[in-house]
Amino acid sequence: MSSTISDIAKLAGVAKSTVSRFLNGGSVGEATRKKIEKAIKETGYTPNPFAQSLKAKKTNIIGTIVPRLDSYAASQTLIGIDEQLKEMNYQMLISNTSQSLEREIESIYSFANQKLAGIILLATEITDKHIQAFEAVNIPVLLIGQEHKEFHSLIHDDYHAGYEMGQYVLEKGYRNIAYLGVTEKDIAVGVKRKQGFKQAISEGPECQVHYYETEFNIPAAQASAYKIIKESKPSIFVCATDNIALGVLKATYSEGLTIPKDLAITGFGGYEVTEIIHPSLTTAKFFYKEAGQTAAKHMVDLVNERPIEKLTISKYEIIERESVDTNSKHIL
Amino acid sequence: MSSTISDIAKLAGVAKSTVSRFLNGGSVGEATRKKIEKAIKETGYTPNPFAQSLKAKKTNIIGTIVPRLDSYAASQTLIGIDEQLKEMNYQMLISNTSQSLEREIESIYSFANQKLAGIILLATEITDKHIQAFEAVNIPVLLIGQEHKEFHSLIHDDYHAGYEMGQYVLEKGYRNIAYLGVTEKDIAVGVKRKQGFKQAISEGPECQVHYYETEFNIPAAQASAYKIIKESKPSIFVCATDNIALGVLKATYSEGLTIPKDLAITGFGGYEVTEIIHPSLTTAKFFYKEAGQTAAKHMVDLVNERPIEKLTISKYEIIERESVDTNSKHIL
DNA sequence: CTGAAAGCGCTTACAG
DNA sequence: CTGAAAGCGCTTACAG
Repeated sequence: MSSTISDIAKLAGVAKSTVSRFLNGGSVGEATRKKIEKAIKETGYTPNPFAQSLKAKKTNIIGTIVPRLDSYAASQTLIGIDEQLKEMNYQMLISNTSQSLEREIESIYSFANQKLAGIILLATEITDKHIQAFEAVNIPVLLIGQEHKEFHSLIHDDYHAGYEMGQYVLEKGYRNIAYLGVTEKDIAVGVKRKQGFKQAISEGPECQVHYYETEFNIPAAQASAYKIIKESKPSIFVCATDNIALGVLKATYSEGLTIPKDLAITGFGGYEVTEIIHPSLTTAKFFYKEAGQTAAKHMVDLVNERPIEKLTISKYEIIERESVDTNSKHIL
Repeated sequence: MSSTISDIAKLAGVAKSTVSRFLNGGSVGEATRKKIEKAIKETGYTPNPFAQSLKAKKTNIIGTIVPRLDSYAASQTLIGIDEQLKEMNYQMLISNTSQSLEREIESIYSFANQKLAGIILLATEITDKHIQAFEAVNIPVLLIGQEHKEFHSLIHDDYHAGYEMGQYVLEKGYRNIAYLGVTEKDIAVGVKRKQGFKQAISEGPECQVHYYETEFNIPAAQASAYKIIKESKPSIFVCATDNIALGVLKATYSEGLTIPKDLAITGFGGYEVTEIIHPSLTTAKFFYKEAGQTAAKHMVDLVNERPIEKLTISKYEIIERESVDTNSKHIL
């Protein structure tokens, strides 16, 4: 049976409030302190966090809402948040929504109801209901991955990653390009990356670019790739995510194409798997774990009402690997 | 400002206790029920879980301790646990220990202190300190992945997966085998899989098997593979995990070997990536998500003091893919 | 079926 | 520096 603050008070011969003050770092007399310390040691007492939270009406728990657990980006981001939060004596609570926007909304209210100190959302799409929920709950909110003018957010530099990827592809001599993107509902992945890429193309030499749209999953990307290969015979696929690139790669295996000689491929993300596969994938790497750490710091700042920038942009890096032919002598 | 049970009581014109009874499924009159329902709808009331837990002295939260977040097995298992728990109106709290056994111990005590209903541990190694902790905290415990005579556990059928893999390899005509395993501290992966495999070999035709030990990560496996290829020129690598198989695969790329003609490879796990790579990997698939679901059910049984088997064994399946030559006409 | 009251373990003004 | 008292939001016997 675990003991309560009353037990300690009785054992130490003081009042409960004195024990509480001691526990919370208030000033207590030397003699009192010793008696309390002794009583705590004897009983192995630890405060009941529920009772604490009930009064304090606030916890040191940060709720993190994540659309899925089985993605490299998600798990790395979570690891970053978790590590940083631990270091700052906060705890992370994860809510996995299995890609249901509705569950995201529920989680927001549920977290607020549990009196969490703040909410971090690994965002995919911000709907009106999200905005409503954020405004209704009275706790700090931080978005990761998508920006929104009303809320604090941390995003990856999708635009410039797209821009630099465009320049890179042109520089390597590719002129017949298939850009395989995703829905524009996803501002970061569907809009920003493409915008950056388009900008680079518009500044570069004459070339042919076809824009396509597919789903985030590998089989869908694979199916799209088959069609596009037949249709427009591109010399390179610029894919909006590494997973899509993986789908394209699978398509090229079964079509008997050689990468990068017959067809080049690039991705975005820098997922671990892109280095394991053969040929390895040229991609724009984002720093998920670091982004998670930064987000955690910012969240704690928000909780403690320290001012932070509304928008923070995390860096990226183009990783050259085997899926693009780097011999720029030719024009393809 | 979120409302309390008193607000609802006032709004509905009934007593707090009546609202509480309604909330907990007790019997209330038709008219009362309607009034309460209306009040709840109007205010969007949800009970404060801290107050609930304070009284009930028990939560409906199951703590899950996981060595790492960035592994296929871990995330699938978590997803399974989470889904099942939600369905049963329990919540999952994740503690990521970043592969520190010490942190696992800390988490056990911390979960107990937070009055969680139970603890699920995705186990790698059970030390004396684990046993001490489990015995000290007075809440149900369930191990996943490793068995222990004193505690409830759910394991994958490592022994028989190893056994069937052994039979499979022999049946396909391989006679010069390198078994690339891991430390025997890991009973499930390091001992059981190997034992099963050895048993099959001992029952089969004359053949040469060399046993090696490597680390769980890809680069280490890759380095081991280089050495072994030079040393013993095996016709097949039987790897104790998919990640190890991935490392071997990387080694074969750079050695210019063709899979499966020059060298065959098998793994254990059934990680998603094994299907994406080319050639795809023949492996013994485990059902992580299903195992997680079963574990969740069992945990809830334990919490409610319903009897369950001490040991549950989850199934497996050998998945034939491209990394093994299935033309058994030859002997290699 | 319904309500008044006590209590869960803590914290927080308020006196002293 | 210390203590008595009220209260956080709920649940649980106990009457009625």
